[in-house]
Amino acid sequence: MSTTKVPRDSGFMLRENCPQRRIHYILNGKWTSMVLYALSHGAMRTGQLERALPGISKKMLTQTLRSVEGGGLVERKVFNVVPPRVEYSLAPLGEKFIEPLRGLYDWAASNAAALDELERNMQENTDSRLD
Amino acid sequence: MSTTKVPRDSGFMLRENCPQRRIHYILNGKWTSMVLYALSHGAMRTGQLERALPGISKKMLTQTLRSVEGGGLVERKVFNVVPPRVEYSLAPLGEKFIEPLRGLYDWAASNAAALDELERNMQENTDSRLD
DNA sequence: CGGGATCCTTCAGGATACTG
DNA sequence: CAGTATCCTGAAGGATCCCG
Repeated sequence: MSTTKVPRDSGFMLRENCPQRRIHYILNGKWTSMVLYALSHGAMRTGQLERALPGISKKMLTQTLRSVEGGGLVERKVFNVVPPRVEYSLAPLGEKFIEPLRGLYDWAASNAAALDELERNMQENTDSRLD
Repeated sequence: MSTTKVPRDSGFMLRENCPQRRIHYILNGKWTSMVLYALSHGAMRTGQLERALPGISKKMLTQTLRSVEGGGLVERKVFNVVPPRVEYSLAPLGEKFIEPLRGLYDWAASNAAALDELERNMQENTDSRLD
């Protein structure tokens, strides 16, 4: 049978398990990148982080910290003292991650206007239940 | 009354509407960044994009395209021909966005191992309904 | 082919209460 | 102060059908 020559696209493709997809396990989380970013300014205690990210729930904070710790992005240091004291800091891997992230954040800072539009459009196009 | 000197944290804080938070309107979306990334390799037709991102639903593709278009990140070009032809390409603003994003993706490519851990941890710590 | 409109499922993530 | 355990809701996003 004639093997029909399918006109192969441009060839570019982001397969299911390519790094570009998998990194979104980090980026999709509402807090992960911001926690890392916060820590890029120096080690912080749990409470400090909580206050540095207004709106974060205790649950999400610890959950996020656990995962980045498990991923080797963050170091966790526990001091055995009366009022518990735990400090988090960026591991080398995390430092590397921050560099391009900072680039993105810089872009954001320089294009607040575009972000406005984005937000607006994101919401408009999202199903939008019209009572 | 003695104005109790609260020991002001480190001073670092990511307020509710800072750019670093707002850019996550883009990053949180499951497809947005990848669509932009795909387009950074040249203009593409709708169908091409769909195939370049296996697993994306038609709904999400158009929805995503609408929002990035509205945000001025992407240009949409319609050709008035018999079988409709629509081409998307990065707008200058989008090009700028891609640069740091590529940095992140490079990081991902160089640290697949860390991504493994991350994924695992993300899932383990997520409520985890135990039947 | 490109894309709009619905419907439905899932699960990220917030609130709250409790422990050491 | 740091952390765990539930419970519950909203909304992201997939499947499907229809249209020009």
